[in-house]
Amino acid sequence: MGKRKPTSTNTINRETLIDFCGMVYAVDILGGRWKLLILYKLEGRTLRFSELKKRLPNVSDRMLTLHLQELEKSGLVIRTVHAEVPARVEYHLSESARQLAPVWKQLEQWGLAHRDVMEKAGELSVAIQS
Amino acid sequence: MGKRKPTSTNTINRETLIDFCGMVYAVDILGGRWKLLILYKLEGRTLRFSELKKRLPNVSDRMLTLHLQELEKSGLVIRTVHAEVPARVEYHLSESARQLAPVWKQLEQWGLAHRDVMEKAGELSVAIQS
DNA sequence: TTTTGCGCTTACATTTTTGTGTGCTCCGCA
DNA sequence: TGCGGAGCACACAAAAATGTAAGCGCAAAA
Repeated sequence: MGKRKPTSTNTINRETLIDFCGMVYAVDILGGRWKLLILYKLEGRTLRFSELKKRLPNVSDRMLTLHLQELEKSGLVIRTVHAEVPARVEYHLSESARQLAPVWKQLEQWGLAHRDVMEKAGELSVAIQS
Repeated sequence: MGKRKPTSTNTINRETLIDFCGMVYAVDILGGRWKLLILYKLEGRTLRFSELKKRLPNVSDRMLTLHLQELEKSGLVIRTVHAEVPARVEYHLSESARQLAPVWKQLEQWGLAHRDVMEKAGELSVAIQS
């Protein structure tokens, strides 16, 4: 979002890991507050900025802009400006992003299941304590 | 890592999203600099702290400890302390984490493929410019 | 008998990066 | 004159990653 300091250990580690591991690279691309949701909302359809915004709970214009830009740079989202007045800008998923869809669905499944497991474990330990 | 300020918009958004979306929850758990690598290295085997450390490029003790603690809290990694001297501490994947393995492998595949796509796109645009 | 070392963790201080808030722009139309 | 769509610029707060140093329990070395 802001610029990175290219000499920081943080940046160096990040690059090293991205470099030798596809999944770190993947999560690096997907890991912003709104990215996954944006992709999810764009699945199977084209939306314009304002429509996308309505569908995301509590995003500010700024955040949406920023994350869309990054997704565009990462090649997941394609931005089309229609030269009308007022300008109309539409977003849709790239081929690559479409291929990612099954993966994030599994991630979703796993997430729900894991949350369940964790909640039960939580209840259990509460029960033991009492 | 540090504590979160519970009233910040950041925290509130995070919780909202985690709450209504399994994959955001999943990525929230998996999204630290070293988490995926740790899981990956622990796949199919048990390792102790120092062994793990050797296998990760350039991690500090501190980072490793922190991330392991979070993974433990998230229920992905199980920590076993052997009461010897000097203490021996071993880590292995939880059942939940094991179920995640196929997903992260796909993510890995996708990551590699996508990186390829992006690199080609990059070359192409360079070629066009020249 | 003091000193050293191992394997792992914690406390405290800092630096980087990420996420937000606010205000401003540009362009025609009503 | 004001509105709506789609942002951008600048300033700041919060969270994540890192660095440094110290601690602990006890055996083996000096």
